[in-house]
Amino acid sequence: MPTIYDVARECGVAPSTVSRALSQPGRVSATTSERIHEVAARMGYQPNPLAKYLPTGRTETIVLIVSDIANPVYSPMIRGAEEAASRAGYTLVLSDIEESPERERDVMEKLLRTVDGFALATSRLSDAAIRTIARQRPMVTMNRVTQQVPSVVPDNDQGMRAAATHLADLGHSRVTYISGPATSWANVVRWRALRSVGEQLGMKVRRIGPYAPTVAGGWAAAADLVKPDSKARSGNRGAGEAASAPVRTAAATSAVIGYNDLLAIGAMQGLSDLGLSVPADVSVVGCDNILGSDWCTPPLTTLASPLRELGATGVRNLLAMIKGAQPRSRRPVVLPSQLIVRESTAAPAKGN
Amino acid sequence: MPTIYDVARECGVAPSTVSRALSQPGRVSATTSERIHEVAARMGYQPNPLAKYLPTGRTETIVLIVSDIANPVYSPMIRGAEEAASRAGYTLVLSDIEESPERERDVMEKLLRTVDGFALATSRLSDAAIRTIARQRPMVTMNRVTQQVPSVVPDNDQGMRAAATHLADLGHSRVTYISGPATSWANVVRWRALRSVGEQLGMKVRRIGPYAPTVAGGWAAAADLVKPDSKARSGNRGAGEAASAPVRTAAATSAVIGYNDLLAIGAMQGLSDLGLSVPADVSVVGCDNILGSDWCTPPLTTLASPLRELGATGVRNLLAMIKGAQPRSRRPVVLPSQLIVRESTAAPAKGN
DNA sequence: GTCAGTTCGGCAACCGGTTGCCAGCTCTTG
DNA sequence: CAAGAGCTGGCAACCGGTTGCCGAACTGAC
Repeated sequence: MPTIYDVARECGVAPSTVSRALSQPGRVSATTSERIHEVAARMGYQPNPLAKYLPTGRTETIVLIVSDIANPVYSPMIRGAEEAASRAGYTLVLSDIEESPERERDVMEKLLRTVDGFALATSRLSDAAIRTIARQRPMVTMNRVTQQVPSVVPDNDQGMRAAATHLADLGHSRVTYISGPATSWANVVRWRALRSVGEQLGMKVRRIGPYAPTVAGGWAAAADLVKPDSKARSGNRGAGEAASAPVRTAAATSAVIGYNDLLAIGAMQGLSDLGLSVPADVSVVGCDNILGSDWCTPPLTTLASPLRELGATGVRNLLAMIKGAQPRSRRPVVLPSQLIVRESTAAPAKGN
Repeated sequence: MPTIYDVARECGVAPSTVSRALSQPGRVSATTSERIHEVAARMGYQPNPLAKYLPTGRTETIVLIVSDIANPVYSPMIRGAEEAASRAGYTLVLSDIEESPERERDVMEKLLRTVDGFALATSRLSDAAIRTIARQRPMVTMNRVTQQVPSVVPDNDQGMRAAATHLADLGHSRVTYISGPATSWANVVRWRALRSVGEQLGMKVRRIGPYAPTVAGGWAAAADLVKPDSKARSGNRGAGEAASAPVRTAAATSAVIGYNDLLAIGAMQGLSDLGLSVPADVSVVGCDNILGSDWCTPPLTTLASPLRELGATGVRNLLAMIKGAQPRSRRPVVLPSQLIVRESTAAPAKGN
């Protein structure tokens, strides 16, 4: 592989001149520059990116960390992120941590010196851990708010309000929230939003969980919903009242909202397996509007996050930080959510 | 950030000694080595990976290129690949080319010098283009066979035989193959396998397409299946007989096999939208067994590829090549497929 | 013709590691 | 006690770019 030294020798100029001719237009005279370009092309010169990175320290690479690549929710986010990155000439490295905070930490440590910035999609790390990395490299979080770290999030409050109002309008008065991972910020925020909205609307709201944010987790949740005497597996963190409330049978709850679509779809399958009908016996609402949430049975009513925009906006903000821009504001960027009503929600059967 | 020079000064030794103490166990005496390690830890020394890459030329990074990250088929492959890579201490860069050969070429050119190897999942590039890259860097292809490039593929022949036999056993005699992208090797191979198996079984086999390998593509295919007088949109490449055959109405075909699950699911939706019932009027078979192929209506009978193993095996072979192993054989590694029978296939209605 | 200002190209240091080679020391062995 | 082998650690080159600084040549103004 030819280097600038080869090109320089061939042209009879100094390597520095070649470097400038190729990367600083106008710095060398038009005639030499042209000759250098021509020779470089003829020799098939390709700059060695590694050699460029070393002095400058910039790799023009950012990493997007997702908690579970198997969750279709990330596809649009990845698309948006990749698009924004490549538009700016940056390479996007994607890392899947399989829901493990340890893996997340390892990945970040490993890449700390080789990437220009971090984009965390639904991080599983503690706020403190996130801030530690954020002090060393530009960082943006998506679907997560951590003090002092710029973030982009869907409007969970507005979304949960829409979902709860939809259920209230249908006549539901008791709603169960199926929790996702305790380490998920979105999980905490969605539950909190639902609780406060439920209060305003005069609904009884409780939660069960945490469950793995997967279809299998949904089956487990369905079993717990129906089991009359099961212990509440409620996470005790946060407000304790839900945890201390006795678990009601599925008959006592006429509607459930899942932390995400996978959980909601799994719950629908589980409920139907247990002889309950959706939406006749139980209405189900998901979150995310993933691919396939429209082809399950019944098609899932779900809270659609602006996933692609989440990814794109996050990366754009990250790139701005990398280029030295001060974050315009410490406040998270909030993008609107949208409730998509399909067929998994209906008026409760009488008696509920 | 401290460097080995800082550590060396602090310890009163030469930088080379520090380098060796940290990366060549046994090369320096136990006492100095211990002192160096201690000082390095105390100063918070972290090696600069970029500096390590430059002289060695190895980044311990490989790239996995997928044609469409939104297709759930890749999730398990990515998982398998990521697992195999990180187990070997390698970083996996993931790149999504959105079905565009141009993007694929751009990505490869951009990363040619910065990664140690390429893993191509269902590449959209020509054989010649693939070989050009393969000459410069270790490469493995998945779901694709290119002369002289090691590959890992599912057993399409056996799989298509299983699918066709299943349909024949049910009593179907006319099968339509819904083509995916013309640039997809798997598409060509699956069609070819189906045609030859169909011949052996005495079935009439035709194909329509190509269609985008998405749910929307499946809707389009459904429309073409039903439209009695539509022009065949058959790709003319390869065997021409399908292209020149007149398109039959859906009534003339009692079973379809889709290039992938997305296409099959879209076709089911489209057919049902057009008033046909699956499987009563038309049986549908997909390929891939993606997440969600079990929760569509009806649950899809599909040819499951060993996706995770595909990814893992591919990466393992790639890493072996990077470490200098000669590929054991020029022949592709073939992994078994498995037909998963669900509810989208049934005996044809009388008259079909 | 002189002088200031501009343009252009070269020299050399630098980024931070790795590694071939060699010198000095210690230990073994005859 | 001397010669040879083995162990340690240092020197310096190298990977391939970028960039600060400097001087030569050229330009234009007076």
